[in-house]
Amino acid sequence: MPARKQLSAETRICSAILQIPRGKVSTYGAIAKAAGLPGHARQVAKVLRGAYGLPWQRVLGSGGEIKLRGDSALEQRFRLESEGVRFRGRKVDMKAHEHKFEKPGARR
DNA sequence: AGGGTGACGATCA
DNA sequence: ATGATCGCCACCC
Repeated sequence: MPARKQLSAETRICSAILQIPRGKVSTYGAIAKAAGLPGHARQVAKVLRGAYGLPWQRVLGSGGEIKLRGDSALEQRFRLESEGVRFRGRKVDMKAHEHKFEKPGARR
């Protein structure tokens, strides 16, 4: 059977990000992995930066830490808290808010 | 072609 | 906890 892996990495990444529901969050690394690109966390950041219309505030660095700087970081935190995401110090309480991707849906 | 860069991540001092 | 380093990789001069 012709394996379908035609979708661009960017498409798969966006797709994964869009799966994160309101009130939940994920990390660059986890998203990359969910998109079938383990180890390409930077790719996720790149896409996130350029793409428009994605819930960027739900993407954090490993451990639930906000990786942005300055105003952007403040806005991200504000937006997440508005969605009900709780922080513990500088990091998000991943224990309660980390979104889990479905394994069989890694590719499409 | 080659070097610098970055919304990363893991590891070590 | 903080900072340095290294691995990784697509992009941009």
